[in-house]
Amino acid sequence: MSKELSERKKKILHALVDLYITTGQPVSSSDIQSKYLPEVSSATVRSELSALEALGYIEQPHTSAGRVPLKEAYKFYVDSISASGSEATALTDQETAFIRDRFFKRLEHIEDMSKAAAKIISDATNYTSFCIERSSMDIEIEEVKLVPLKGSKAVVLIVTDKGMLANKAIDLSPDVKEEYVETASSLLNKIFQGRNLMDLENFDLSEIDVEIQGFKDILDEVLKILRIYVSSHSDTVVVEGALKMLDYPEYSSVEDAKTFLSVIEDRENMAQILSDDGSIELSVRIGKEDNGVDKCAIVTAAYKVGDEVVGQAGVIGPERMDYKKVIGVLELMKNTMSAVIDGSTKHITDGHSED
Amino acid sequence: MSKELSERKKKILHALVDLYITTGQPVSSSDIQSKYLPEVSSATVRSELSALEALGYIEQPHTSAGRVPLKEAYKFYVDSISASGSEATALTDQETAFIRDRFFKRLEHIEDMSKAAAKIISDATNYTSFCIERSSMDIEIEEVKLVPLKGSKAVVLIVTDKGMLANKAIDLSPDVKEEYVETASSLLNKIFQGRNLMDLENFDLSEIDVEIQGFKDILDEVLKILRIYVSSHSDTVVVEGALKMLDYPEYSSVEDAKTFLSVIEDRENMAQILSDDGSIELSVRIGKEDNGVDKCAIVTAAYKVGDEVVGQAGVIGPERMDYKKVIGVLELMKNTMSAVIDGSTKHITDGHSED
DNA sequence: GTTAGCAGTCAATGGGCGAGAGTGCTAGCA
DNA sequence: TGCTAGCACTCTCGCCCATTGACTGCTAAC
Repeated sequence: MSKELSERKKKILHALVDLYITTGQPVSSSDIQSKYLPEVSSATVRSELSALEALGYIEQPHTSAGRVPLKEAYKFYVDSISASGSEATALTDQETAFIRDRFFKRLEHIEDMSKAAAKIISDATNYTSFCIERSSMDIEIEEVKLVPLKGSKAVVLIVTDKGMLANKAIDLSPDVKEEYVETASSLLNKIFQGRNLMDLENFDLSEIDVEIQGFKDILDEVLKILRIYVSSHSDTVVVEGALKMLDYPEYSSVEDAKTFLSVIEDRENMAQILSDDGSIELSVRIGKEDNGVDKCAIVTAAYKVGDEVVGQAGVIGPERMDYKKVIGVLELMKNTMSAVIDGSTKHITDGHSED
Repeated sequence: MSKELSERKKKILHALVDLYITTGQPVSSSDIQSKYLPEVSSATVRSELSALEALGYIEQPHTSAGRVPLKEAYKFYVDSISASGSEATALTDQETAFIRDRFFKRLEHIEDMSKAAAKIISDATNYTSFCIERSSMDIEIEEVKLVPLKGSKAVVLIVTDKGMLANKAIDLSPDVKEEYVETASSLLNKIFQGRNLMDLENFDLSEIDVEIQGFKDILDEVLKILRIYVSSHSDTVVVEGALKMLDYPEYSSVEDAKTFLSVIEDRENMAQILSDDGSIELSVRIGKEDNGVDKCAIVTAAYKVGDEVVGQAGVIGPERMDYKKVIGVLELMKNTMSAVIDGSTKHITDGHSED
């Protein structure tokens, strides 16, 4: 494996994967010969195939069948296409323009970029796609405000450097005075101002213990809001076109389809699986031991702002997927999305999107 | 069909559906005779079956097979069990207690009742379940507040009779005076106080035109928030255990599974399909022309507060589903949920759940 | 090192056959 | 008139088997 393959072996291996990707059928020596190597005979191809089989690249489903690529073969194939910089050929300019265009159309409409991107990727490739937003908790509290409303209600506003965080109506006992609200407000500010959400667990409340009497309820309320925010804003995963996988013969049994879908549906699991190569620009994982899903390959691209990875977009499809196209689409979307995020300051408004 | 069936025919039909539900296999005359009608011979049962077939209740997959219930048979079956008030036997007290208990445990945890209910129902019945929250726009605005923050930002708070609605940070030009904010606040209040969200489209702004200059931006902002709220708070549909359907032989082909799942995934479509019998306490729909999904039955229960339907919970499963159990569970959940909603005033807090 | 040719292997297909399940019909009985 | 026993008929399903076709691996010759 570590040994370099001969040029002809490379050509044959590449041809075999190419053919297998398009047909889905075991590839015979004469297929390769007639379509890729007319200068030699099929017998020659056969002996090369034997050698490749011995090297662990390919295998035969049974004695009298053609050859099928193994994991190693796909790896070789992916390397060869990404090395040769052939993404240029994978997507035409029109396709690129079209995809971009559709993405921005959608973006205007839904606001949620991950959703839009997942949809576009799935549509463009015809495979199941996903987007993961790695949520950052690097948020600094700028201001906490207790705003009295009519009746005995009040609302807590938490303003951060990234936007407004959360609000919640709470009930005050009916006989509170305006003064109380102001004191509480300033106390809350004293406690929380300048704090970072990442350190939530470390908030040391003992130091301000003395002043707390009478305000404990409100303090708890605010902490609760923050905790809920942190816990509910873990990485978000959106999946698009989950059913598209069922179009491929790899998943023609309901059993297999079911296990596939249940893995995909488990968002936490997905986030977990893909967290490993979060920082890799473009990663390809093939086979169950690699990615947790049987008979599948997962291609992911990480999109960044500056050096920070803010999310991943990817495709999950059969091992024999159209890697050229997928890689092309993902590269495109990666760049597009990075640019979009970079351009717009992101506000963490609570609830509705702001468009 | 309009004609009453003889007692024996009823008994046989009921037995047939019963057997078919448990076995999934065509039911033979001797099956019925040995397990339900030992007092007569199988030949007698056979002639009755012929008659029932002629009446359109049942059919034979092929000449030498047993009988299989048709839509009419299921309808008869459902009617007979709900008429005889036999829900009592469907769920034991322990089961009832267990389900309730699990529901309340979950409720504490996620807060979102629909999700909890859907999960419980799906677990208890082993079928795909769903909950629909019919969102009511009958919300009256009590107060609109413009709260200035540090810097030049401000936030709009909209308080309604059902809780707090939405908030959004907006930028004011840096040179606004405190006075401006106050005036804006009172103007907004004047415009929106007492209005109902249902009439959003009819808000007639011309009458207050004169005062608007200088506040147009803020006014637009508020209207935008309201519009977004209304449009994003359409009926919400949650589905649980979508894959459970694939366990049943009705959906053993990937083709069928796929169409089933794609119907289920389309939340809008679901909301649409089920909106017809929103007000029906307990509805059973069998067959494609009835419910849009082939080879399926849908059972829904509407839960209400007072007279208003606030949501529906339901099960979607194979036609031959365990109606007794399903109806039992749905009745239980319907009552439980109605009680829960009734008990707690519902706050429409924006974003996070409140607990 | 390459090729042509040939024998061997295996999956897939389809026909034929028997077993099993269940019905419909008919004749006889209460 | 309604019920029953018995029997012939029908249809599906699983099984075996032979045939076909698609490849390969090997070998001998170039």
